[in-house]
Amino acid sequence: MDTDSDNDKRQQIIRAATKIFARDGYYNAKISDIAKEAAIAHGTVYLYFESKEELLLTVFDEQMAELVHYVRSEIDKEEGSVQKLHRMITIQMQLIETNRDLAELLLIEFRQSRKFFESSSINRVADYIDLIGNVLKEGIDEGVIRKELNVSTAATMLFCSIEGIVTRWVLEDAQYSLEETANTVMEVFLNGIKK
Amino acid sequence: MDTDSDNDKRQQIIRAATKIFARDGYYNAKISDIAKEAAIAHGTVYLYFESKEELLLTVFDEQMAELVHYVRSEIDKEEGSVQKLHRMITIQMQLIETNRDLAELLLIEFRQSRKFFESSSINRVADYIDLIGNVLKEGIDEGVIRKELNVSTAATMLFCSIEGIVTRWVLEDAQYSLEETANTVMEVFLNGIKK
Amino acid sequence: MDTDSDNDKRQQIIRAATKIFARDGYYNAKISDIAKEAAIAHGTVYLYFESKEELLLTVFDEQMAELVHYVRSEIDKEEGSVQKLHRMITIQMQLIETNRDLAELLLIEFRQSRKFFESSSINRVADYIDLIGNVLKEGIDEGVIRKELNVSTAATMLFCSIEGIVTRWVLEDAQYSLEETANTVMEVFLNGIKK
Amino acid sequence: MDTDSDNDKRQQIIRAATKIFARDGYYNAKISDIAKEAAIAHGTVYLYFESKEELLLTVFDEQMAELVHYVRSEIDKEEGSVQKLHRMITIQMQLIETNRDLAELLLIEFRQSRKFFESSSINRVADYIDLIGNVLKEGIDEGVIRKELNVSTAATMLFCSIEGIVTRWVLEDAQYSLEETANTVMEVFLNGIKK
DNA sequence: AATGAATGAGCTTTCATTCAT
DNA sequence: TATGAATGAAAGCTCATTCAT
Repeated sequence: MDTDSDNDKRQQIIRAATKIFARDGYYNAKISDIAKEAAIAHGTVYLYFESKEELLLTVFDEQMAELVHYVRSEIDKEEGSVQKLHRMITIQMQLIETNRDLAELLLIEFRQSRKFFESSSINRVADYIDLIGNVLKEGIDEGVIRKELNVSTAATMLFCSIEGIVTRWVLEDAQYSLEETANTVMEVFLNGIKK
Repeated sequence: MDTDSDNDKRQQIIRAATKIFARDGYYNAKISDIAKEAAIAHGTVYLYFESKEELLLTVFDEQMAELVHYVRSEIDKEEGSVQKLHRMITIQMQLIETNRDLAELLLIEFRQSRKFFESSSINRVADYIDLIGNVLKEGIDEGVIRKELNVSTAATMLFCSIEGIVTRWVLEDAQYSLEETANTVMEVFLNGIKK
Repeated sequence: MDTDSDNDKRQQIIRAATKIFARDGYYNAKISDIAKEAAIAHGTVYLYFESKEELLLTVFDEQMAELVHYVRSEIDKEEGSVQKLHRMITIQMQLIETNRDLAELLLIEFRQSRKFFESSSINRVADYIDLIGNVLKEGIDEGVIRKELNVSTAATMLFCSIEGIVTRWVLEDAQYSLEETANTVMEVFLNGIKK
Repeated sequence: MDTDSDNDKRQQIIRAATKIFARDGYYNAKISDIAKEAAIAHGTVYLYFESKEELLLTVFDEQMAELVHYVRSEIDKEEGSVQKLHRMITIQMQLIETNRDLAELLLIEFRQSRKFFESSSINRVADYIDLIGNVLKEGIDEGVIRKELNVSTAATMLFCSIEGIVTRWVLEDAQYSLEETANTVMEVFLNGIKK
């Protein structure tokens, strides 16, 4: 009846799923646990999602979309490609602190899923990397990045560097400061691509 | 009695497991499929491994050890840190072509496992990154890399860049040339860390 | 929601389990056979019981409790300790005819279980023997049983005599009349304990 | 080749089986554990016994035969039926202390087996009870037991009393003295059957 | 829409038994 | 005789999904 309440419940489930998938992993996560977390009956999940798989993919999709949207709006606030890159890196690194569940989900479960499920979410990653690519192009236009750079590869490289470092940090309970690390990555990368 | 035949069968199972785990993922892989692939009865798997989990972790551990060993021996043949880095990147990129199953396993399943299982294999990754770090130190000594560089972070960055790029390549059936990409990564990274 | 229907199904399973455990023995009994007997899916059993073991122990516990309750109420109807003992022996002997499954279960499987499982049902046996002991005490008070008798040992003796005789009867498809046997046991025992 | 050594190994297996069956119960006992206990390869068990079941039944049969033989020889040493009964009861009670494994096996596993396996061992129990019956007949001839007594039932009753009491003692880690209990049983029974 | 009891496919693991050496 | 690696049947248990209420 009430579309708002419908959306509420749907969002409730997505939030719960993010948490449980992150905590237990896709295969160990039980629909009933997700339902419990969302404070609904487990049958209700199936009123909003076709299957466990679809739930996972929806979680990815919506959360990634939101993330890309957020990053895009944040870098729009920055002036200059270098500042923008800085901001992106910072956001990506900080995600782990502001929304650990989501971060773990994207870092750990997403990879699996990209292989085993048909997922439109792949495109979200491409979107994100495109975002980086566009900033790099801006940098070329600004004359701070050398023209010959393969923008797409460099964008992937930066994205993956951050992703990998954060993943190690999560998996190994690493002690090093993410902020300091961000600076090193930034420095090496910028140095590496500058004119 | 016959240690060779024992090892044969054990290796047979490990090879089969690598293939099936890579193909289906840990949770979807069935012990019976692994056994079928190894051309043995499924009960036999349990003569060599305690459980499905132990099998996975053993596969990781032994394959990673072998890989690290191989890489180490290969870079020992090279003169100069830059040549060594080049060789490492090339090997890592080529793994996907020479042993796709193993590569996929390490890229896709390993990550999950590091989170959900207690695994000594984690150390293998650290070993590998240390390997890179040592080469970077050599470069500093040679005077081709700047002293102030955080070696450990840079090593992680390089490792993750390659890993991430290869993963994308696998997951997205990417069309770009891995070799060309390797060159770009190499170039950006070297530029980024050079004196 | 419907407690009655819940209890119905639970009782249904207990009845089926009693039958199948009695027929096949605990280790040979299959959950799927019990489910089939109860006309439900085998997964349903696990909605009501944690495990096969818990099912067995629950069957023991509830059935024994019911039996003790029944015996207690029956002997309350009798006047005088001798009459009460008579009634107890008769009930115990007749159980085999009125509820063969239960009797076999208690006689054959229960013993094993007491050794290999932690079971609160042990107490039920103690309860039963206490019941006998109390009647014997009554007999002492009435002056028909000699004071010096070790009531606890005598009660155990009577209980085990009956149990053992009935077991032999079951196991050996014996031809002798249980009723006549009951009389002999009664006579020997009463003679043995009388003042 | 060597019949003696054959018998040695066979006896070795029987001893080991007695111990392991008593410890773990028939269904939980593993042939490989029995073999380990007997310090032989598990395949060897099958050179001496057809199957696990046959091994169990053989253990029962031979151990029971030995026990009956022993008891028979012991009571032959006694004069008078009352002394003989006393000796039997004592032996049965003491078995638990002199050969606990065997006792537990006969008390706990045997019952199950009598129901679920076709066993010639049943006859051994009958033999034993006959032994008691014969002593009772002697007592009647001696004029110390009343003529009208149903010898067979009384013999069963005595056997089962002892068996049951000892079983409770084993299962419940009872604290009462077996010797004292033996005296009570003896007293009640003798009183119950005497002229 | 919401519930949660019921379903049953599916998979890991065990272990008695076999048989080549 | 003795060995123990190999076999494969068999069953307990889980949990995504359904559907009557």
